Amino acid sequence: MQALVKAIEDGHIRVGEELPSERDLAGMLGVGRGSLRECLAILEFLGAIDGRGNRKVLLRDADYIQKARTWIECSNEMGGTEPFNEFRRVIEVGIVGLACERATEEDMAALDVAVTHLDEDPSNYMYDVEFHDAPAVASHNSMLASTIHLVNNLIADVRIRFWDLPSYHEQTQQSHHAIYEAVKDRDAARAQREMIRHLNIVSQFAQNYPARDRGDEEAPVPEQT
Amino acid sequence: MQALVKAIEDGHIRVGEELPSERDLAGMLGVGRGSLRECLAILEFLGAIDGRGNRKVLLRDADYIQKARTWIECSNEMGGTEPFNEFRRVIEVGIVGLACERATEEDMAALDVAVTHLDEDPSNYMYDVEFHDAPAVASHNSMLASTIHLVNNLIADVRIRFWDLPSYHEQTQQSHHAIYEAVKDRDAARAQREMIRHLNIVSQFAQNYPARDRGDEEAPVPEQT
DNA sequence: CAAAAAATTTGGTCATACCATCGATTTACG
DNA sequence: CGTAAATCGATGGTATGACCAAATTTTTTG
Repeated sequence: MQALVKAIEDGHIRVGEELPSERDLAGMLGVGRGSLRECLAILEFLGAIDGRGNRKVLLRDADYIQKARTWIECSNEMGGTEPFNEFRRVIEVGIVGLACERATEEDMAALDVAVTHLDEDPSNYMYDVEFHDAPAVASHNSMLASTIHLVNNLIADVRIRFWDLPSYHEQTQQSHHAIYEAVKDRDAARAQREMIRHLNIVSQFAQNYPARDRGDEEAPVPEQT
Repeated sequence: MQALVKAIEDGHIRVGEELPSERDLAGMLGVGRGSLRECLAILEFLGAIDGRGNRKVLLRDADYIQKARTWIECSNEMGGTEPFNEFRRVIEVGIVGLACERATEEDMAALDVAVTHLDEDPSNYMYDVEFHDAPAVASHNSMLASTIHLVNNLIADVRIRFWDLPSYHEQTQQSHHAIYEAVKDRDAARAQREMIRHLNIVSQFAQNYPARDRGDEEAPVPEQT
């Protein structure tokens, strides 16, 4: 990985050009073909190279690849969780705005179900994911929807830290309802206000319950059903 | 890839559990270890499995992986470019808002440089990327910054279609300046308004100059599984 | 000169081998 | 008997070679 990205950085391979054959490239980089293919698989998944056809073509520069990496890693590392929450705020405010305009009856029903689930079983944070997914689907924008789903998954580990606190449930559940009502009234401005308020609460908890020392970060899933 | 994701979907491997050894897993799925490792490399890059340690741990479900795939593919396929532009609107509105609050002198200088570049050489669309990257950096949020960089790269292919039109240059350059001025005045509301206006122009052009028939878009393989 | 056929290249996949490391098991010693 | 040390096995990481099918290039041929 390092080697290939460096080769791209160094301009040995330029955007728009065909890549050498795997055998040549592997020899060039001084790695085995298998290792190279692991790397190419990632790059193809990222859309950084064109997989169609025999000759692969480089589509994005090294910076793009680097940015893709940081995006994923932002959740784990980086300066605390605040940038993450901020990102979420931007996305979700946009989402609820669109959801108010475009939500169908089914979308509203899904949101209703999610809120009900949260009321009935606040301990299952999957219902929180469900609640935030619903407006995303209702926005009828696949990029927004997939983004917020990724974010909610990436943030799950963080959220578990304070998910069990009763005070967290109280406050968030209240704003969950407020958001739900606003969307139901198709009042975009209000829904966005409430979403910001909601995510600010989450941010506060995230700051008050900072990340434990990593190292034995495991056991995220309490195996009880 | 198919096989492993399906195994996760089918619950043969559950989130939070350790994966079998590569040799076993490969045997299970009926593929070679090399092919399996290509897939695992992608999943690890996506943060879907924990790479640290000898025993890999599944961290995300099949849905997460699927969403990550669609996110990348949204740019190439999906219903036109409008969802894409809409996504960009949401992100960039958030970005300029934060940029107005947080931009340092260096950030402002970088934005200045980008505008100047665009004035001097409107034909080079890399300067447009530079212009949109500048507020992203000024937002001092790494996730927003990397996201918009990814989006701008992914959208580059689309933008080239109308990049050469003089009318496009006129209109966008005007709003580039408007955005620049607003950020410089740290007037978030105005900057956001102007950003929306700007991106609406882009959307209009994108709709008026829809995707050419992708010349080399021939269906790659008749997909017989 | 053009069409057909053969040879080469290439991606895709798999099998094997080797090494360093980590864990568990066994052994040795206090 | 219990603990520390040595041993052994499993595992991930990497490299190499092989095979096949499809694509590409080269050669042959009508």
